[in-house]
Amino acid sequence: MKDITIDYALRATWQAVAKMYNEEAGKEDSTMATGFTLLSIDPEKGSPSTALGPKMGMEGTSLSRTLKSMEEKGLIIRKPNPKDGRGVLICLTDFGKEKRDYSKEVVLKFNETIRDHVTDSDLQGFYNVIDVINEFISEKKIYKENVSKK
Amino acid sequence: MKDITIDYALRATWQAVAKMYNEEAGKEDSTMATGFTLLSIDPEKGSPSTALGPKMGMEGTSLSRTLKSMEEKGLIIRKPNPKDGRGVLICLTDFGKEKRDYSKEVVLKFNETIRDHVTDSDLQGFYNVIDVINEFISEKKIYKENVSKK
DNA sequence: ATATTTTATTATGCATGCATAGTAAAATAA
DNA sequence: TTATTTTACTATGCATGCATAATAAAATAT
Repeated sequence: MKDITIDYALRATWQAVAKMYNEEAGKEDSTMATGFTLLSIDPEKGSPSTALGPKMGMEGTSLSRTLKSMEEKGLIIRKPNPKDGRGVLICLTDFGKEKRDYSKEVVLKFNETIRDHVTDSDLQGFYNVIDVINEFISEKKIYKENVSKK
Repeated sequence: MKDITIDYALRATWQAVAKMYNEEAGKEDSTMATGFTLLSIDPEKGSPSTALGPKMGMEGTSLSRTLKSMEEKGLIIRKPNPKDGRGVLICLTDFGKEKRDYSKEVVLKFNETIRDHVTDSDLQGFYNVIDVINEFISEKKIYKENVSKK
């Protein structure tokens, strides 16, 4: 399928995966972002919300909104972080722990299935291209930052 | 970077590209979706809107909203499609043609740059993995459709 | 110790994706 | 021809991403 551009391939494929994830989450009356968040929280000790964003690739502002709806659904509770008065500690409720298992299964299964159906060489190629794209964008950003600080 | 999952790699990378495209479009007081749409319209004869969605991987409902804002900005005009009373023909205005060139440059440059910085083998691996992902999702869908029709 | 800067979080608004529902016209069936 | 189904939009609402702005607390500078 080299007849489609790299950006189109990325976009269309991520959208298809996101749609699938949302459908799976929907069966549990949940959403994709909620599922990712459930997976990122330490089910034992809870997690400071600052740890979650980077783990999931989610900005603080998006995370904040997701956490709000998760709290309203009774999946998590926010506790004050004793180590930092600004921060909060996100803890799973029993209900949250239950839902966590399903999300985990869906995500693991997807990733395992794909890995099982591609060669190591193809997978390496995939990650190499991903790396080049991210480097290209980072370099652009650095360039822009320097220019703006001129 | 094989320490990240396939879904994460896809998501984070597409988001980075989308952000970059939006920043570039923003310089021209435009947006990513507007840029893609400009590129998909035949600058000479115009395009029936039914042709645009599939070309861009955009659903009709999303396209409809994008076209509305593009019309308000004076980038396109909707003409009735003489061949189909239900449909519309999307035509670029002179202003739209102007903006189209910039979008084209950004998208071409991105794709060319990435291609120039990866090996053919890596690129093939990338597309192979993309194909496997899309097949997996399509098969799931077919399975589900059959099940729901049981 | 006080003033300034950085960090953590929340609130909002816009862009865009999907889902659903409604409308009008074309295509098809009877 | 008339009735039914399909197709091409359009309107809306929710989910989620980014940007910006506001607030409070921590960290740093003086």
